[in-house]
Formats: sequence, C-alpha cells, structure tokens
Amino acid sequence: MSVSAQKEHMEERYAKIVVDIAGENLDRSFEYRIPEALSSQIGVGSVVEVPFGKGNRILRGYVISIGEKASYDPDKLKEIRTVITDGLDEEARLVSLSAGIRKRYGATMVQALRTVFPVRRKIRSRQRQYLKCRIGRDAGQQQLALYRKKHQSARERLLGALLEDPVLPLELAREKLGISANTVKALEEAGILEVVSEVSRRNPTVKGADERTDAETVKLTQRQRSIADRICAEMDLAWSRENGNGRENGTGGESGSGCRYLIHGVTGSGKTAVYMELIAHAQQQGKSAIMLIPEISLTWQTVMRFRRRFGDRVSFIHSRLSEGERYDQYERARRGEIDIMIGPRSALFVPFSNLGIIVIDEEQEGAYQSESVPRYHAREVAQMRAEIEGAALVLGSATPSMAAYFAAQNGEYTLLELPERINGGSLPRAKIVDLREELRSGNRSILSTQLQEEIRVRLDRKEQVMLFLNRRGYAGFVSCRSCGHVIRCPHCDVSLSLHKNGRMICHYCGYSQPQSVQCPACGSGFLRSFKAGTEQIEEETAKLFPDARILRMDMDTTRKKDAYDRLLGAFASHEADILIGTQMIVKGHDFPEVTLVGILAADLSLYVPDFRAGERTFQLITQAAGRAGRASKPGKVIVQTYAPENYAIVCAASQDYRRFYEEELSYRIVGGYPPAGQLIAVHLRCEDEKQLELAAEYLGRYARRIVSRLASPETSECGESAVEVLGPADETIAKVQDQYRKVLYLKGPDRAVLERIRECLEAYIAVNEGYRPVSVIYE
DNA sequence: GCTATGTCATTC
DNA sequence: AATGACATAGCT
Repeated sequence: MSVSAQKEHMEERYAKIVVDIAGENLDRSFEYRIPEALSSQIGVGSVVEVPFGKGNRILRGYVISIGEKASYDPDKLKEIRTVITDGLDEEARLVSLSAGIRKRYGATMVQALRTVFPVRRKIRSRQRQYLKCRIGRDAGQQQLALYRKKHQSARERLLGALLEDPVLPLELAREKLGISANTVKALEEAGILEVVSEVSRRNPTVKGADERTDAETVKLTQRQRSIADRICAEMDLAWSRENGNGRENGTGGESGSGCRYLIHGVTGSGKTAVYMELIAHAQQQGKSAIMLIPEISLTWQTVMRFRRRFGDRVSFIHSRLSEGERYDQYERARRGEIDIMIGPRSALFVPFSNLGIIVIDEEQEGAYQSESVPRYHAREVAQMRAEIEGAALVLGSATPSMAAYFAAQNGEYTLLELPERINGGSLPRAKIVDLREELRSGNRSILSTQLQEEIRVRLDRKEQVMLFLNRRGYAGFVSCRSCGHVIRCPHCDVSLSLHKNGRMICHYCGYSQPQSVQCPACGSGFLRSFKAGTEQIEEETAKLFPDARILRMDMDTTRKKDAYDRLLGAFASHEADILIGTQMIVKGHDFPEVTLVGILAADLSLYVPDFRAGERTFQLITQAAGRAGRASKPGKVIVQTYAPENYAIVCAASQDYRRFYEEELSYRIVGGYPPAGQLIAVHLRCEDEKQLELAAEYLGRYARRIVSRLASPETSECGESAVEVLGPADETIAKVQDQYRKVLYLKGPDRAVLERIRECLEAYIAVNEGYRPVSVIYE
C-alpha cells in the first residue's frame, strides 16, 4: 500500500479492535489503521467491519481503544473497511457499558465484552452448515470404490455417509466421522459435495402464545399505589425532559441519575405487584423493561403471573436455556418482539433499544455477584446501564444490603417503605434460645427443649414446620481421636465430609474416597466423624418424632435439577410435616401451612472471616423467620444460638432492620469497610506454591510503593485519602483444586484512587513474565 | 517420492 | 472460526 508518503504529515490514528468471533485464540484485540475518511465517525465503542485473516474475510469488530501509535508493525496493518455503528447505537451503548465494567472491576476489554455480548457464533454457525451430496447414486458408488482402493479413508467415510443420507450437518461429519476441514474442501473442489449454510432457522419458540393476555387487574393497596404513582410520575418527568433535550449524543448525558429507588418491603408486602405496575407503565410509554431476579426464585408461579399480565410481550431467561436459546431470546428483544425480560443477572445485558426501567428484586442476594472474571455486581452494573440508557432503576428487598441502604441514606436512591404485609398477616413472634444454657441443663440434642415442644404442638395441630441450618450443605469431617489428625482433600485445603453412603467427599472439588478405617497419620483405628449437617438433624428429628413425615433439602438431595422443585412441591402440598434444609429452603417460596420455623444454629455463619458475616447472618435469619405464618395462622420462630446477645441475631429475631443497619454501619465505619469505605480484593492463584508466594510478595511491595508515592507531599489532597494495602495473605481456603490462593486488599475512602492503583497493578502484571502462570482476579 | 490426512500456529 | 504450513502414514 502507498501509505508511507502520508505517514509523515498526517497524524494517523489506530484502533484496537475486538473481532466478533468465539474462540479462545481470538480472545484479544487486533490493531487496524483508521482511514482518514472514517476518522470522524469512529470512537471507542464503534462497531466496524474489518478484513481479517489470510482471506481477508469481513468481520464485525468493536473498537475498544484508539491511539496515535501502533504497537504492531505498521506495514502489516490493515484498514477498517466500514463503520456500521449507525442504526446500531444500542450496540454502541452496550460497548460503552463493557468499558465501564472493565474500568470498575478490572479485566481485559475482551473479557468485559464477552460478559455483555453473549457468544453468538459458535452454536449458530455450527448448526447451520450442512453438507449436501451433489453426485448421483451410481457415480457415487464408483467414486466410493475408487477411494476404497486408494485407501483414502477419510473421503471414503464421508462419501459413504453422504450416499446413505444426502444431507448431513457439518457438525455431525466432524465429530462422529472425524472429518477434517481439509477433506471437506477436497470433496467440494471435486464437485462431489456442496457446503450449504441454512439461512432461515428463524423460528423462535413463541411458547405460550395461547395463554390469555387479558391483564389480571391487580388492586394495589394504598401504600403500593402511592409508591407506584410516585415512581411513575418521576419517570415520566425524566423521560419527557430527555425527549426535549434530545439525547442523540449517546454517552454525553449525566442528566438522569435521578430515578433510582430502593423499596424496603417486608416479606409478603407485595413488592412484585408494584414492579408489575411500573413495568406496565413503562410499556405504555413505549419503553422496555428488565427485571432481575435471583435465579432460584424464578418459579413457575412467577412466570405465570407475568404471562397473565403481559402475555407474549414478556420473556424469560433461566439457566436451563442452552446458549442458542438464550441467544434467541436476546434476538427477540433486539427485534422488538418483546419488551419485558425477566431473568438472572445476565438479563441485564438484553439489547433493548429503548430501555425504560430496570428492576432488581431481592437486591441483597449473593447471586447478583458474578463468579467469573469480571466479577461484576448486578446492582452496580444496572446503575451504569440505567445511566447510559436514561432508564429508571428500582431495587427491592426485605432486608436491603448495606450498600443499597447506605446509598439510600446518602440520597443516591429514594427510599420507599412497605412496612405491612398485604393480606394483614402479622409478622411472626421470635424467641431466642440460648444453647449454652441448654447444654448446662443437660440437653445434648441439636433441638432445644423448647423447639421440641413447639414442634410437637404443630404436629398435633397438623401444621408444618421448617428447620433451617445456617450452613452450606453437610459438614461431617472425620478426625482421629488418638492423634487429632483430620482427613483432608488432597486437592483442596478443606476437610473431607463423610456421607451416609460411606464415602468421604470434598465439598469444593467433588473428590471422593472410601471412608478410611485407619488414621493415615498414626495408624490407629479410632477414627470418628463429627456430623453436624442436615443428615444428622434428619436422623435425630426422625428419632424424636417417629410419626412425622420428614423432607430434607440440601446439596445432596437436590443434585438433580428438578429434584428441587419436586421437593418443594411435595412440601407445599403437605406431603410432609417437617422440612429440613439449608439456605435453599428460605428463598422466596410460600408455604401457608408453616407456622413454626426453627433456626438451629443462628451463629454458624457469624464467624466466617469476612466483614460481611454479620450482614449475611442477619439476612438469613430474617428471611428464614419470614417463612413462618404467612397466611391467617400466626407464626412462631425459634432462634437457637450460642451468642444470644449478638446484635445481628437480636435484630433479626425482632425484625428490626433499622437498628441492625445502624449498628453494622458503625462497625464498617470503624474498619473502613464498604459501604463506609472502599475495598478492592486482588485474588492470586497458582499451582506452584513458591511461585505464588513470590508473585504475591512482589505485588504487595509494588502496591505499597505506589501508595507511598501517592501520599507524597506534592499530591496534597491525598493526606485524607490514605490507602492501605493489606496482605498478601493466604485465602480462607488456601488451596482449591490444586491451586494455591492468596489475596491482597486495597482499602481506602476513594474508589477512584483505588481503581487507579489497581490499573497500575494490572499493567505491572502484564509486563512481568513471572506472573504468567498466576491468575489474578479483582473483586 | 507422492498423496491424503491430521495437527498446529496464525490471524493486526 | 478459517486458513495454510508442516509432519506423518501409507501408497506407487
């Protein structure tokens, strides 16, 4: 190309572009020259077409950064072909959302883009390509014989299959027949077959089109009505202002940070009816809506409820959808076939072109935090997207997260309260039972005397009971009574737990081995298991109440996916009297016949080394307690604990959110923890323990150097924004699946300062070879 | 030595 | 994902 002459006087611009293909090898950016003619139209977030690869195939790409200098050999750079941002401004907005996620959570731009845009190609193109036979029967047989004689086995296999079945999917040929692309190409050139790509597979499953669309007329209580009216009015105002101003410039406006609400409503106060009202309003204004729910609470009832009101304008995303199906849902939204999407945190990225409102139900749920690399939190990302789109954001919770309530106290959200249950049901009375006294008076059972009595009463009255163990799964570790050795997982830094089937299983990686008879350390035969999981509670309850029908729900009994719904269904239809379980039994389900909830060991979740332990404990107990007495029958809650004076437990028992918040906040302020302060965790993982130690040590030192430079006299304002570097230290569980783990914390009052430091760390790690085998995750 | 086939690295 | 370069196995 003859660009060398221009190079001197023109300030050439280069773009880093992520090419829109699935596949790990392409999981990075490529540089392209920006032609002068297109220069004015291209910015970060632009969607463009570029020639790619040897054959210069034209692919869609996202511009993720623009620079004056190319870091790749400039002679080898190709030019951007065309800009297709026009008419795709929703896509551009989602790219800038990706950029926001990258900045906030620390990841590569590619990782951020991948979370926002679902993998689209893989599934589609594979299923769409077919091989079609273009040769007659006789000629085919001849050719086949020829191949056989020449021992061209791959061609023989393929042609044989094609003669049986003149059209077969490429995927099938590749996987089942082991045909490589080479062979296909050879046969295509020989005119024996043809590669056909199916263009119209477009038949999105419009399920439930037969369902009745007439809106279920919901009567809102006065309280619900006034909340809904207020939000609707403010949304209208914001939208009309926005139309007046003309928001063409896309990212330019920071106008709409107004419409943010936190609805604090006790369980059963009818938050969902309010959401539906708001969504209906948005729909009437020609806007679309996203409603996030924690995966677990998307039940069939919820689906039906929305279907009845919104007919086929509403759609759902859930974890059972395949990637292709999920992609279809996104497509339907893009084409405007629907305007309401309900789903877990990934539903946040549905490409509605005219988004009006985002609702996050049960905002405090842990499921809103992503587990994979940009470890984004749906609440924060929803905030970003609402801002970009000029949409309203509504959070709802019975026990708001500290973060949300804090934001509401600071005026970032409008706090709205629904303090009463909708059908007049009263909140259950709670009683705290001190397990230490129980022990002193000689009761060694897991069930306190009082809880046993209360259970008996319910059984007599044919009412239902829930027993809740505040702990994940079972936890029966095996140890030696002679030397104290505890049997541990060889791949993870946790003890193995003993199951009824006689195997010892690792809760983290699934490793299992038969129960040991001899202590591997001292050889003695005095191995004993300390059981304290749901299994043992089930045994004990069965012994105490031999006539009761008992159901147990935990990781074990719900391994199969539909087992979860089946068990809950069985309990709901009163096929059992007592339901024993962990976290999963307290989420979202209505059991009107339950009049007693027993929380067996309220403080179990209190002593995990995490500054959020108190918050989590409070939420779990409050939620569990909220399960009791939902209908006309009054409910009772027994909270068993070794720490009866702990504020989280006391406040939860008395359902006093406000007092809990104040107390918890004072601890957070003292410790400088969120939401009072800011925290970034840097998780380091590596198979090699020594290497990890070194890497973590260096990174810690480097971080401290940056901090001390920041605090130097010339940057005077930083006197107050003192950043602390904590660690590196072993993670609570220092090894999982043969990977050692360490963690480093950056703590300080100013988020922006922490993010700058993190960016320095990212750059440092990118440059240093020693970090190659270490994976680094920011949170 | 030649061809078909499978594996691997490259794509700005 | 798609392409081409390269290595290998089995033939003339």
